[in-house]
Amino acid sequence: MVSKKEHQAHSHCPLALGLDIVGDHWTLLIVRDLLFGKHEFKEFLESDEGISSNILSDRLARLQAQTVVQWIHHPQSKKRKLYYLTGKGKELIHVVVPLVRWSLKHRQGEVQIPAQRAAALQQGPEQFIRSTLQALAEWESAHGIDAMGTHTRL
Amino acid sequence: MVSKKEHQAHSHCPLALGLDIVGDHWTLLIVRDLLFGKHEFKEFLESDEGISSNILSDRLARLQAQTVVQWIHHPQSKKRKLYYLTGKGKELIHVVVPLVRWSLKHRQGEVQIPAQRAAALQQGPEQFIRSTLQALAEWESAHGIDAMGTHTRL
DNA sequence: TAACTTTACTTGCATTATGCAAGTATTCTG
DNA sequence: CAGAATACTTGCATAATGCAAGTAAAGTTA
Repeated sequence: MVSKKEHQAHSHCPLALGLDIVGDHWTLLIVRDLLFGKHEFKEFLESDEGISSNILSDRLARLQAQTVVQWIHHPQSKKRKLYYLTGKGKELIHVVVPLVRWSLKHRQGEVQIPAQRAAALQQGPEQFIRSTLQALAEWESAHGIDAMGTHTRL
Repeated sequence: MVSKKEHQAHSHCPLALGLDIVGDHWTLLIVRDLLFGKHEFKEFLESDEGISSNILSDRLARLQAQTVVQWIHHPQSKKRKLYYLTGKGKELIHVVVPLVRWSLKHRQGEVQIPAQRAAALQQGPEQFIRSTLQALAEWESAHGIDAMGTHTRL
């Protein structure tokens, strides 16, 4: 790992404990990619924000250590890995979506979203969450992953 | 300010734009304090996580620049400032609460909450949000602040 | 009213984390 | 078998953070 993050000042506040895991600039962006259909290292690298490979590697390792992310071998390739969110990871959608909505409301001039996702958001947050999780569940069953936690309510 | 944060890779993703504002280790903890009744510099310093004063000062300045936070003079003192959340800031409760709930579910062994807040959470998230915002609205009207945005739905 | 304390900061310096370019070890592809 | 792709790691410069100390204005106490 690139760092130790020694200074976790060990609060028992649930918010602080959550931020220990997702409270940096990159982690939630990786979770976003995983929620919206990306699964490979190179795909995360290609996202607009331009994460560097050492940071990506580090964050994936941390997310695995926290059982937020796991991976399987690519069915067609020994070298490629397919990362995916655990049930715990998928439940972060309930944090991601409100932050997206907050930005849409308060930074609307600067935001751009793929038309398809904008349309899905029109259906309202609950429906958006449902269909996003449904897509993940289908991917999982197509890859032989035991899809526990599809019906996450948090 | 302590830094310039040059490297904001200017994505147009709403999540990334949101994280530009609240995506560091400290900002949401300050927002939490503001949501739950703290208003002064020293009170933020006293929180369990132990933020240092230079970082606190920097984050408060950024939050003001983003119109998430504002302040008034303490009615009994010329030197003291009372910080408070704008409507935009208060709406971050819809991000904070889900992350709190996520931690309560997934890091339950490590979490401790003041009994009063745990009880309030028992009422369900919507009611918890309502009563938290209600308390802020009362503080605001007690301090002559025009309480726009009490009924935030995001 | 002089001395002490409080508040909201700033400054300086050591330590950590990040960004970037390059390198590496497998694995696949033509 | 030569070259490209994938998932990393390494090294080094730069930026952010932690910590201790300092400061200026205001308030409090003797």
